[in-house]
Amino acid sequence: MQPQTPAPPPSTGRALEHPARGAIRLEDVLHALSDPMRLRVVRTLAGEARELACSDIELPVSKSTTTHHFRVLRECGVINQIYRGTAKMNALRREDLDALFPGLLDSVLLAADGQDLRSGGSAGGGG
Amino acid sequence: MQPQTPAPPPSTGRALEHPARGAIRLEDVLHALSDPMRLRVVRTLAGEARELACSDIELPVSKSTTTHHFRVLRECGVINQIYRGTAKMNALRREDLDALFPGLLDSVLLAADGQDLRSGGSAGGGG
DNA sequence: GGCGTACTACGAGGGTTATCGTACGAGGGA
DNA sequence: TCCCTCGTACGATAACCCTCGTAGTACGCC
Repeated sequence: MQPQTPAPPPSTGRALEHPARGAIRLEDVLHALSDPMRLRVVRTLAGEARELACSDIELPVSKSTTTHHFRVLRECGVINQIYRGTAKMNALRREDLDALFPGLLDSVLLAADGQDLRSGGSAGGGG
Repeated sequence: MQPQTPAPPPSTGRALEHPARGAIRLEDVLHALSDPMRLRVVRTLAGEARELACSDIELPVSKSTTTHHFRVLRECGVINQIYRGTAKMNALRREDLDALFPGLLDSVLLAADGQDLRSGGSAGGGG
């Protein structure tokens, strides 16, 4: 589909470590999801159909703290991160999570939405 | 729903505080479930159809630590605790959790079972 | 090559948590 | 009544986690 766009070179050389599917631990995933900031990131990622850069997801914390949360999410296997130029794109590892823990991610997202509705607030959930 | 319960002496006088259904927070539940000891307790409780005393669930930690974990589970709304004589009976708050977070508990239990199978071990899961 | 943007690494601080040991209250049985 | 079991409270400790600021690296663009 790209006429002569300089084929988006993914990882420019820097590689990021991700746990293999089999190495993803339920406890780690639950722990990652139990943090409000990280849950917000996951919900935003789930709402968008595309990858998002770290800076696309605004969190009410500092830059370094944001980096920390993204790292936690990556290291526990919840998201996939790849470098694209100066940006780092993030995507949910839906297939892996659904294969390992069927229905878990969906029920968490649903629960988060429901809780927001009950709290009378609007948070990251919807698109 | 028990037809003939021989001894229904409920709380002996000491009352325990539980959060109302509406006060249960998803993040707290996920956090509670992210601890291996507490997850084991929840799985054991889910496997048994009846209430279990604290001492019925053996954990590889000291008694005071066990008390701590049960307290966390109760305060975040995952389990219900009532005194019965010298024992304290524990039960999952399935109805509340299912009403608030449909499918969440089941998917967590399923995920935990699946993970155990993959790890080649048999843990608390059961039913 | 120079500049700006995006993200990281490091070190630090403040709060929370998991763990333990010990001493103590509550209830049931002999 | 005495004693045993069950669970609790308290104090202590070490580890963890979230947060931040600053300095630094990698990349794209001009």
